[in-house]
Amino acid sequence: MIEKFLMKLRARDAVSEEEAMVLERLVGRVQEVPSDKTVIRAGDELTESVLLLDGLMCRYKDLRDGSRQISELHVPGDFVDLHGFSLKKLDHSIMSLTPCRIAYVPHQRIEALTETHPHLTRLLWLTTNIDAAIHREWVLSLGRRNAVARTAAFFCEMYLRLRTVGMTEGMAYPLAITQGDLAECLGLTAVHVNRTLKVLRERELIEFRNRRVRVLNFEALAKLGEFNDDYLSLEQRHR
Amino acid sequence: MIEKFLMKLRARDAVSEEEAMVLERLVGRVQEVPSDKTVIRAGDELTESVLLLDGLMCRYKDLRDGSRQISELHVPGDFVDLHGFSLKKLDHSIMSLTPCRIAYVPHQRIEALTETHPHLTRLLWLTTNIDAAIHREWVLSLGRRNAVARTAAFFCEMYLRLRTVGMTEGMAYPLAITQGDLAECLGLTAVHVNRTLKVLRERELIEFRNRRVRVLNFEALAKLGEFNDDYLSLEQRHR
DNA sequence: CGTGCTCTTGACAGTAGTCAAGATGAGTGG
DNA sequence: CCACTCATCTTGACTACTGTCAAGAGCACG
Repeated sequence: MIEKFLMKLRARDAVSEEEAMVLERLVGRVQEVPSDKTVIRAGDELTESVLLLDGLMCRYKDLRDGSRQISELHVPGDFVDLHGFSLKKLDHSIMSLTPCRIAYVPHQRIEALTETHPHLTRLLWLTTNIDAAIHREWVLSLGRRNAVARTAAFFCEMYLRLRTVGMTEGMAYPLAITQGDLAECLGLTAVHVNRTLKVLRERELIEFRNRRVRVLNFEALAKLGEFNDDYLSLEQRHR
Repeated sequence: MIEKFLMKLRARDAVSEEEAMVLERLVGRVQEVPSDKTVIRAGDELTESVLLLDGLMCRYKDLRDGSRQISELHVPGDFVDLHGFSLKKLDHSIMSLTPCRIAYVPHQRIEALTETHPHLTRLLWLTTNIDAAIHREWVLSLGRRNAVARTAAFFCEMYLRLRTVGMTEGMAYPLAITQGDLAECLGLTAVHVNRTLKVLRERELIEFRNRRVRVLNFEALAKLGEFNDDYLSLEQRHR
């Protein structure tokens, strides 16, 4: 059930079969969630965390005027709110962008894990640190990259994160979100995202239709977005 | 030596005297760093982490064109690169914005701590989760708040973070950075920061001169910046 | 084969960036 | 003790990127 989560971890450190079983036993109930449903609201008291098994979810915050900013787009294998284990309440909400399958992991089991399995504890800690690294890259994007570069960098990131959990096919990957959702990731308006995608399409860097992204020229896309994958820590080593 | 770090932790959870001593013993060498010095460069192999004792430091990334984005401004008591413990290399650089005093904590000692002190491990994990929460708030700011609101929210955040470590005097606090540094935090240009500060000054919300900020009307400032302190997890509870 | 939602495009508006020049101010050296 | 210097701050004029508003096209679903 947690294969994608294991793939994600194993891209960064060795995880023994025994450890994998310990992680598998963390999982409690599994749930199907329809599209566009807020699963956790900012400020809710949490006693469990959500592991995304299938589909896309996001963390978001919104402002009084109704504008919304997504702070991370989650792919299968992501622990969507593991940080809720130590924060106890989230500073943001979490919603599904597509129909999803999620697993709930009780915080008591995670706490027990921290008492008995230091290496696995460090790996869970690592995954929250990778989330933070993604946040930092988005801060850079939002603060300093223009719309085209920001969008290019985004598609590079999603390509690598999905490849890590085995969800790419060649240079293509599923991304069943609207241009409006994309705008909320990129700090733009849907209209401007549309124009930006047109630029990327006309430069023959990507195609994005039928809920799929096809990267036509990764190298050029990465150059345009000044994308560097270091922040994803895609290196297997002792953590 | 680590009083401010302890204040930061104790604002979130109880830390016994015994635990405090264990944390104190994590500290290795202490160093004075002049202003504007890059202490850690992105990609360096790390074997220790930096605890900021005095002064201001920041995490930053820059782009080819020379533009720079600060992803977090650090105050005394912050573990500037604790995430380096699990990441092993940083995705960003770290520099001093003022003269600083820093303590180095060897990763070996942190790893040993994770094997013997699960509660302290969770607290260290918590501090990296708070950093991530700050990143998310900045993502929101950069993505959706205009210059004035973003700047207002920034001054609110700094007020609370400095108060947590006992560095405010009434509604004033030291902030020895330039408008250029501020621009790199806020994703703006120095010129526009200047104009934005003028607005805040004219509305009698803040004063910022002589390297000090005085908040004249926190309530109005927070309202303008749509600032909500939830993301700082300033609540004492079992973590 | 409607009904919405999403995508697309054009025209116009507004926030923030760029460039430039003068003011201010702290630190330095004569 | 007083220029002098350099960084920083301030302001104006102009530019440009992105947002807003609006309307029509495309498409999936019932």
